[in-house]
Amino acid sequence: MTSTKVISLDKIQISCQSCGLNNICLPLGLEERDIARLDAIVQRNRPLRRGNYLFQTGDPFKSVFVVKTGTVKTYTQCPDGSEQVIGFHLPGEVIGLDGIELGKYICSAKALETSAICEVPFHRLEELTASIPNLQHQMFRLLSREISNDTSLMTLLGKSTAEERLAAFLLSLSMRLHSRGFSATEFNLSMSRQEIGSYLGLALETVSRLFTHFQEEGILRVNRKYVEILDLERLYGLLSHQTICLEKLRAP
Amino acid sequence: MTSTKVISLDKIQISCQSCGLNNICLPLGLEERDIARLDAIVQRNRPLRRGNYLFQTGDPFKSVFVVKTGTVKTYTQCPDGSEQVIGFHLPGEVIGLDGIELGKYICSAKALETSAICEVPFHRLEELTASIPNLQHQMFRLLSREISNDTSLMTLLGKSTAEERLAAFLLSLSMRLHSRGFSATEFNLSMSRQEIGSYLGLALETVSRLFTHFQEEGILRVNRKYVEILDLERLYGLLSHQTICLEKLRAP
DNA sequence: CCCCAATATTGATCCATATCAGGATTCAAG
DNA sequence: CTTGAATCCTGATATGGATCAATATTGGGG
Repeated sequence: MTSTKVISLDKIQISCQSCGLNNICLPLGLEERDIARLDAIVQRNRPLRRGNYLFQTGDPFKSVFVVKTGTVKTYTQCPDGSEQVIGFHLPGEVIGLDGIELGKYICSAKALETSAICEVPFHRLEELTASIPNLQHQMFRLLSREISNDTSLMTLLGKSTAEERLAAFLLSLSMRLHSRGFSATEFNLSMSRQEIGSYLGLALETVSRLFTHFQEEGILRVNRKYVEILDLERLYGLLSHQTICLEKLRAP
Repeated sequence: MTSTKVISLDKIQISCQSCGLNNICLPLGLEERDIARLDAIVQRNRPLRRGNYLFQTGDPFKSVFVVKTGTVKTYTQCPDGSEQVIGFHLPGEVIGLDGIELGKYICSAKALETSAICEVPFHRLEELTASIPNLQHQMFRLLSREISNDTSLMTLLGKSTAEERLAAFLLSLSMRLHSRGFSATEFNLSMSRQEIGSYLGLALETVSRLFTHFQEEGILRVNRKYVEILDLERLYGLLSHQTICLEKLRAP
């Protein structure tokens, strides 16, 4: 019997220094030396499978999480059983920041597909931010971006038609995917029509009809989860007066 | 001619140490010594009059602002001239945090009535937060609360009926006023029906009708800007399944 | 390979709220 | 006090999207 070296797949981990996301994630703007200090507090647990939770509403707030690969949705559950989707989170995006205030998470986070996650214990992060000005600034920027994004979405939900909402959603996805090295015009949705509808304040039937409609118009080609944007310009055109929204949609 | 000492009203200023808001504002959780350091960087300019701007969309981000007295609305302007109200801000609430990310304000802020404002230059605030852990934590908490609040509003805009929205709005106002020492059941609205509608994603006519309706139901007594809540319980009851919303509404 | 549950599509109907319109009230300026 | 401009209220009508309902498609598990 030969001695074979076994390496668990779970253990193959990428440090912050060599992570492709380090120019949109927490380390943005840090010097090599400081990235190493951040890297030292990051916990890289085994990947989540579709349906696994990162945390649930009410859990004590201990860490913020960064999506490394995959997609995560955050949502709240209404007593009547229905859920309200708060956001869909792509690689490099930070989750759980809304738990800081009350010391417990105010939403649940669940993987929509197999996802690798970096966990950053918050009290240790706070120690670091106090001694690394650039990291503190980056944290403020991330929190601020979160607020700006929410503002955009509120505007969308407050004023826009169903058509505008779905167009904005698709463009936001397109841009975020593109800035992460994926195609801007061709991707698979990891969420259901139901979830898109909940996020956009629409019934799932409306979402489905709009996909059909956009396809008839020649703006999209859609097959279930698969979406190809044929006419980005026209999709933009549907946003009309969404100033903020557009501005924010372009953000990384 | 006697030598009379003239004191400009503008100059009568309250330090953070003696400000009644220091237990909900930035100084929350700080030691006396650190409050003094914070106080030293706060600029107290002359009060704003109704209609005056704190800042406008696109202005370079230099400071965050805290309402000391009065009410401020934040909003974005759509190219078609209409505006989308983002929020109404009461004493102790911090404004401008959404400007950190891009280095410019992404909304405009305008006084709805005569308002005293504390201005806190952000780069100096960042210096302080780096050396005062409690202040850093309070900043994180404030930013986090902002996110939570936006989340609640998104849920409200995404799922709720007009009735629920107005009820939630009134209860939020009621609680925030109460935690600032004002009556929870009797107050003057400093914003128009139009502005309430914009904030809640409703037409101003709908808002007006709902006020009438709530009055007919015996829940409110309304006279223009003046509102008296006669039946807080029933108003709560209208919120049905707004879990988050309720939770957040109770926050200071 | 087949079956079942989940998901998506499509059609028909209904309703909450927007929109349009007219009049009433308030308030500030002269 | 008068006047005009905001602001607000109320009614009538229209409509976008929700809801209800039926069918189609998919994919995973046995």
